[in-house]
Amino acid sequence: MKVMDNNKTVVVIAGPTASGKTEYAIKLAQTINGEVISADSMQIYRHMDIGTAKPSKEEMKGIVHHMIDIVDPGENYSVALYKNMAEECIEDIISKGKIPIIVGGTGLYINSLIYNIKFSKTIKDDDFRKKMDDIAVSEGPEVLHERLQKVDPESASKIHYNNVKRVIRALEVYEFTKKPISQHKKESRMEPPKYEYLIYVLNMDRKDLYDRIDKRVDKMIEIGLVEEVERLLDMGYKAGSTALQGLGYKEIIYYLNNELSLDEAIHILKRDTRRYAKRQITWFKAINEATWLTSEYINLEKNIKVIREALETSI
RNA sequence: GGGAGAGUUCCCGAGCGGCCAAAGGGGGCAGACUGUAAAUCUGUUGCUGAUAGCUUCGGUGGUUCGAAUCCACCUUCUCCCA
Repeated sequence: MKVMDNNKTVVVIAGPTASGKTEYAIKLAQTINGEVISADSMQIYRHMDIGTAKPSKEEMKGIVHHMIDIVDPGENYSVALYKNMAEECIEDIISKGKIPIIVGGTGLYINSLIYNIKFSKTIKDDDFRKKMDDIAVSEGPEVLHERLQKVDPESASKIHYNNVKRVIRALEVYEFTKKPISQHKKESRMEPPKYEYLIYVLNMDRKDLYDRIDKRVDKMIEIGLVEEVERLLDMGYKAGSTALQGLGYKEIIYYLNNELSLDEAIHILKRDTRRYAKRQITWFKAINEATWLTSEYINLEKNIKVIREALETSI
């Protein structure tokens, strides 16, 4: 992860949901003169505050936050877009002599930065996807997978046939670029990282984390998650959109549609959030360069010291 | 006090003589991930020196070549009549 330019250090604070990243990052930013760049696939959406646990103005304590509230819930967004926009933020912050702090739980977004993934121009074609999806439904997912096997055996061997979304995307890339997605993937990782990323993963006892998740969900309901979802629906945003598939949104929509009682919706939301946290942890484990800060946020001061020291030796 | 039914692996729950270490779901654990990613998908979940062996289906004893499944008694629980 080392690069020649010593003035390009970027701190990354990753971690599962409810691990205390937000508060942590703000404290850190205050002590090292930094600005926060969110790496959260849901906080990018406007009007989705409670369910995404977005920090409020007061909580930000004057620290500048980027990549939050940048698109409307109906808009399409993607990692590629994120990567480019976040990198502009990094440049901007560094040029001001401050330190960028990437904070978030979306592993895919974080990877795009720390591995400097260059997304090639590919196409998203809803008609093609629809057509493929119809095949999956009528003829079975194996049929699609066999198609992929023919054009891109490498990807086919890695993607399970039940993972229809991925199979379709791989087929789509091949269809419109005539190059296997596995090939694009290789080409996307040719360049070394642009900055020196100091990567930290916040974590705690699984039990404690799950406990915090449960409490946080209860809090969200208490401060008006249901109303927030109603408002989004009133604004015309549709249930199937990416934004409203987010945790806390889809479950409440089930409730609002009378498909679940509120208690059931809350129960499922907690469960799925736990599962999500688990997936996030799995993702971060794969980042070899990461340092894990496993203490509770009570030890925040101590952990910040760790990062400060790392920063001092890197600059 | 009389009658009916039920006790299954962490939980719920199926099984009703062999194909049962026992369906399914929950929960747990582990993993994959390049333009929908808070999404999508996969594996695993009695024990062990593990293509085999060992101990499980309230308890004890019995029937049978063979039982979670049948019988007897005991025990706990639920419901109905009192």
